[in-house]
Amino acid sequence: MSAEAAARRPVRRTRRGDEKSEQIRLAAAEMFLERGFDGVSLDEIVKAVGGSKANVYTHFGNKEGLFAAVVEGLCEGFLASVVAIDASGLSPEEGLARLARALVETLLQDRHLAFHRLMIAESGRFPALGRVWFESGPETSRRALARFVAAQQRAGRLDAGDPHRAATLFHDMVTFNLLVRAMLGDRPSEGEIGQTIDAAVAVFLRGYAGRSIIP
Amino acid sequence: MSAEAAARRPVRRTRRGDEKSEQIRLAAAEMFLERGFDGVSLDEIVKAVGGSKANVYTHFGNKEGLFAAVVEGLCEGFLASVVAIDASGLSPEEGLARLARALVETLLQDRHLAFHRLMIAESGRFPALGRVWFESGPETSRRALARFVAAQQRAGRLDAGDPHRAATLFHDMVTFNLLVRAMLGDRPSEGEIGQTIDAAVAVFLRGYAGRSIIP
DNA sequence: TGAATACCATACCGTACAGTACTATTTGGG
DNA sequence: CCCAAATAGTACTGTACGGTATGGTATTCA
Repeated sequence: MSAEAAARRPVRRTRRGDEKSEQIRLAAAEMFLERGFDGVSLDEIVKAVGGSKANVYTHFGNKEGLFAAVVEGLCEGFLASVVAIDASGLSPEEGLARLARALVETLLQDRHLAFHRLMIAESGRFPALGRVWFESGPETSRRALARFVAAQQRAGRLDAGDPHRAATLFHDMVTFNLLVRAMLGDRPSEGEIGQTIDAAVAVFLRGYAGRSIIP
Repeated sequence: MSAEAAARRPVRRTRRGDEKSEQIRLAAAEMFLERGFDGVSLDEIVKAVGGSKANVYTHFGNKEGLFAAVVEGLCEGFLASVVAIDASGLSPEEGLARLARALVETLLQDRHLAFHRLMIAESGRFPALGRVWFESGPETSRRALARFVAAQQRAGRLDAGDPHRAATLFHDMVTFNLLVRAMLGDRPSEGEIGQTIDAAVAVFLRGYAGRSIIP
């Protein structure tokens, strides 16, 4: 994890080497997602991807270095579809609902649930990775929501005080319960998802329709 | 974990035996909280508490059985101070703020953060334990909030539709962001905690002051 | 008190894992 | 084409762990 851990890179970068380390990263990602850091051995990874264990060490230094590379790769990508949404032409109701819907659909994917679990589980052992994840995950979602809130404020359709704080409240109303329940294997139904989003949108808009009382 | 896992109990229960298994559970709890299921070996636990490894097996069957006993013991206790609060005499503002404050103070304790991390981490491997935790944790908090909301509704001071749904939204606004950040080692300041609670209370009350539009 | 049995101490078994050593083979830039 | 370096293959080391076996000691209950 620390600077020298991932330092034993091959001294000469080659196309083949990049491809190989990419293969290792991708295969390791799926296995870590499925069984956690301790649940996967390097021997398994090597067996799955082919090649030799020594080569893993030349690319990633050690198991923790490989894990860090895997996590950093996974951090990007999950929220791309949410961030790409342009809701600027929609009403506050429609925009919030649309963003919330996309967010929930992303978060409840099995792959993301596994990733979320992995990050919470290992953020004690890898605090730096935990922070990378927080920025590229929850904070990225909240910023996307905050951009929409700020735009609606500029258009005079919302009075929400600090847009990021308001976006955080909305984000958390929409995601927390659904996310935790899905992580425990009790997948929320479509109906429940819709009701949660509708309720969150309603509370949010009623709370921020008039002049804000939030400092 | 399954039925026969924890079945190899001592055939004769004695005071000494109960004390011993209690000691084992308590010592193991602290170690599991600190380092997770895989991070603790039975040899360590035995060394910490004294006695013999074989005896751990007669009491708990195997490592998973010990873990289950530990978790079930930990589930009770964290939220006792929150559930005990009687806010019935307070205004909606004061009552919600008081409950939220107590809840956050409980959730942000190091011991609880470790417990939360442990449950998320291991809920994949121990789904039954995950459900026990969900009921005795987040759901218990939400029910306590829902009782207060329902009482305020009966008194005509709130119109929040389904109290449990409203309580869930409030609970999640108050806890999610603070909890995740604290779990990542970025402990929120007192000021941030206060602002989060104030903002959540304000949005909630403005959202539910008038006639509810929530189905 | 005495027999049943819970508990202690310790050694042990089989397995699994991170990481290394070393040789053979393949690749790729000069 | 050639040689330095990357990769493959594989064997190995040391360690750690879950779980069992055994034989002796302390408790408990009748």
